[in-house]
Amino acid sequence: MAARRDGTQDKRPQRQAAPIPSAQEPPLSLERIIATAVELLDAEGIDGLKMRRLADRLGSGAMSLYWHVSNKDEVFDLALDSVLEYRGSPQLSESPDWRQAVVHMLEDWRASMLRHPWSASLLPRRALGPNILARLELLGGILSRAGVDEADLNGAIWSLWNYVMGATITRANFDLSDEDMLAGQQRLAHLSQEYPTIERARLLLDNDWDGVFRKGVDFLLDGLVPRQ
Amino acid sequence: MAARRDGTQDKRPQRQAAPIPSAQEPPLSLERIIATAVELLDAEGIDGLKMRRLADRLGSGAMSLYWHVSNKDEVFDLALDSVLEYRGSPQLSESPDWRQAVVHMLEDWRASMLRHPWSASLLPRRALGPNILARLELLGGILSRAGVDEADLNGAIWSLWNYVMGATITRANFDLSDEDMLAGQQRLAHLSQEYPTIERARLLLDNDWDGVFRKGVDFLLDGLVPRQ
DNA sequence: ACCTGAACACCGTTCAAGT
DNA sequence: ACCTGAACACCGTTCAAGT
Repeated sequence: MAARRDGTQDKRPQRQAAPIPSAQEPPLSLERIIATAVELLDAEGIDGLKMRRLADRLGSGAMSLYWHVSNKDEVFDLALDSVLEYRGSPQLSESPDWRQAVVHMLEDWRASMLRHPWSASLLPRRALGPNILARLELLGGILSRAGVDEADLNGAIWSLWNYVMGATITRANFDLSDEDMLAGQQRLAHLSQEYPTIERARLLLDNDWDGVFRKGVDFLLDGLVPRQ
Repeated sequence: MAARRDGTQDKRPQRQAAPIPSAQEPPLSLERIIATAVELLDAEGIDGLKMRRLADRLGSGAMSLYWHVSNKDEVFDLALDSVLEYRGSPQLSESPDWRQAVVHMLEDWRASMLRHPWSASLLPRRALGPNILARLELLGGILSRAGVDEADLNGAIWSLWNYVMGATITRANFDLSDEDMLAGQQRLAHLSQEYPTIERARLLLDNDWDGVFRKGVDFLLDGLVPRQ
């Protein structure tokens, strides 16, 4: 069973010195810390975020961070929420085409997480921040106006959440390790008498991720709010 | 934004000595190592698995593990796959009621992961082991016999995968931190003018996880294999 | 108010040795 | 073939101190 890099893109021992030795660094601030944390996470993955490394990028001492932030978990929480903001036009969200409004928000949500692949795996294990709560609120409002009963609203929201999260977490992780998928498929080929169906379908290789995502959302919406 | 225990149940500095000072330990073996790793993961969560701690439980020196296993990632891979075995009756899988067969496998899969809450978060980021591949093979076979086109088979499998994984990862993590959910809901209550819909629906508190899971699977299956 | 270096209590893993 | 302790190169974070 091949080890897999879980989210860490492997730049090897790329130990960089002070990032911009030229200009004077602006003073530390929560905003700079979070923005730089997102950059670092994008570049090095979830295991690449180290307090010392983050401080390096900011041109400060490692311990300076702890004045602005109480611990590393808080850096994660803030970086995560910062990436989940939704700038959707209110017109769209209130348009009579509720289905389009839902799909737009969900696809944007997924796209935001795929731009920052560490975020998807993180989201389910952290407390829900304001930006993701705003998305759920928006979703609840649209579904409610679309006719979903009060009693079914939680279930509807969570169904869609489940699908979005599963699709995005999977996609984000497979994405980072094509060579692993290839290895997996080759291992499968060796064992094609054991796994004939998925080997034939090349399950681990051929996949229209975007299309599958969209179809699944449609199926769920069909079930949650039957078309008349 | 409250920090959350991401999978680590907090037994504080509970530094235990040799586990059973009485009897002689059986010799180290890969099976014992994996079984004990699963126990440790169940008890302490994903961050609780330390090579030294695992060796403690096994009554061996920390470095002895490295003769049986090449590194910690391999322990994760093996523990993960060991938990995903499916013992489903072949009669069921080949029964004409394909829908029941699918639902049974998926519910069993989810239940297995919920019995070991660390496993769900781990599965999408590791290479796929033989037991999970066997489940996907079974799923592919059933759907194929149920009439799903060859061209749609990958999409069907991944849709269901997405839903199962999203539902289980979410459930497993929320499960571990009821107090966080309560805190979240109370924070929501404070901001109920900002999130009126989900606050009213008590999104973070009232939820029939099992029912939502089952309904979502049904909706997806309805879409993937329309009932005639 | 904001930043810092030294130090502590951990980790995973290498290595050179033991039996 | 199997196991071990010492040691290395890291981590997050505490603390006592600087400006």
